[in-house]
Amino acid sequence: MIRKKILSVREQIADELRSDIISGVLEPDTKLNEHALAERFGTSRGPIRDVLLKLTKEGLLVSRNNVGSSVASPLSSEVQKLSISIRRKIEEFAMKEICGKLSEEQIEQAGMLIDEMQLHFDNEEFTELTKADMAFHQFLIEQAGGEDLVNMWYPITIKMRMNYKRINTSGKLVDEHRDILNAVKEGDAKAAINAVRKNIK
Amino acid sequence: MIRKKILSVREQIADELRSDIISGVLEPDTKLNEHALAERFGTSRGPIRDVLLKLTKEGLLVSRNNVGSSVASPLSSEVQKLSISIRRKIEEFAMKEICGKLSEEQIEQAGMLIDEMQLHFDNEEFTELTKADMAFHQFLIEQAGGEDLVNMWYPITIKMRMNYKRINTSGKLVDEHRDILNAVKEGDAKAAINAVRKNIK
DNA sequence: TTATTGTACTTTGTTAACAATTAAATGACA
DNA sequence: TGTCATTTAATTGTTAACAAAGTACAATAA
Repeated sequence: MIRKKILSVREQIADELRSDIISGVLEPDTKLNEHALAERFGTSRGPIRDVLLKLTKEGLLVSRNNVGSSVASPLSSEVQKLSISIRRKIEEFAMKEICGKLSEEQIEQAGMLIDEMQLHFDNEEFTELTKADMAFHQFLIEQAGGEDLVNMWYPITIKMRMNYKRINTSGKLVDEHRDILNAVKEGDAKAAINAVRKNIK
Repeated sequence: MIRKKILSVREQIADELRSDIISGVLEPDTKLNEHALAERFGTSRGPIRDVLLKLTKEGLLVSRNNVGSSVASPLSSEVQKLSISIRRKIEEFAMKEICGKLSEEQIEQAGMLIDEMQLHFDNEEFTELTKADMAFHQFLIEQAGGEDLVNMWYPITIKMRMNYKRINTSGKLVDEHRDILNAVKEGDAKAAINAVRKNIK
């Protein structure tokens, strides 16, 4: 049985702010006021501060002591290129680790995440599509290297997303992910690595 | 004029806890009690929670909702190897960026960080030595790619340190860093990359 | 006009009390 | 004795008031 993960209040707030930043609703350099956010989400400032700290560590915000947090700028093209090559390295590593080693249930679960992508793509819900995209990759990475590998992969990947403002909405996107999962299922490491390389750009 | 950076209370607490974890004073799986930490550092639980959240994002702690934070385990040898190769990639990138492009003052500042390493090495203060080592690398990386590159580099590097329990105390260590800085100063990118490769292991 | 100092105001940092959740201890029952 | 339900204690999560720092602006002097 697969059930949706229960999210704490703080995780939900973080999710929503992340989406706002990635989607561009909140532009770079926008100042985030703790009191205003607390009112928006119906909490006190405590949980808000936790979220701001988290997002700062993820590179989505920039914080200065006694001044506050504001939305970070996208990566420079040089650092972006480096990020892509690092993300590829991590995901290729993951492919080598899990190829042919996932249980039926794990394959099925990954498949459902792709179905979710398909749904959001059809409905043109691009913010949700991005989240589902990342959820698929994160799932495989977690199977390969556990929490440590996810911790390494996540901030790099989420920050990269700031540079993709509503591009990458090609119809091939979902298929690319099916290719990855198929290769993993068949245990074809070479094909899996190739599929991942093609997907990450 | 170069002056020591002023640290907020929270940064100082984070520094001390980091050292305890890296040095092994706090062993993996040790549960950290917020109230106890607040008493130890003479603050309330608020700032402590901020620090725990930070260290969790750095991968040094593991947190569970409504349960608390405990010291994380070192990386598996596979993920550790991957981390090394990623760290090299980042630092080699940094060398290409800054080679021959640093001002006299920047070179001098980096040199002072090496002197600090030498001092701590001579006094056999290995925790401080590790901090100075990281400070040197971080300085160069910041010059090369700014805050974004540091954000990418830092959690990977600090987590790797959990696997080096008082090894790497060879006398060559300080010299290796002088080699790096010299190559950067001379603008010899190839030599700089080589020196960095030799140092990161 | 320009720079500087002082003041009012806004925002972040910290604290301590309270609420909610989890882990541990107790006791009933088979 | 061992298991399960219930109660108790300990710990984390949240809140709101207070303290401290920074910002903006106006008054003053050069």
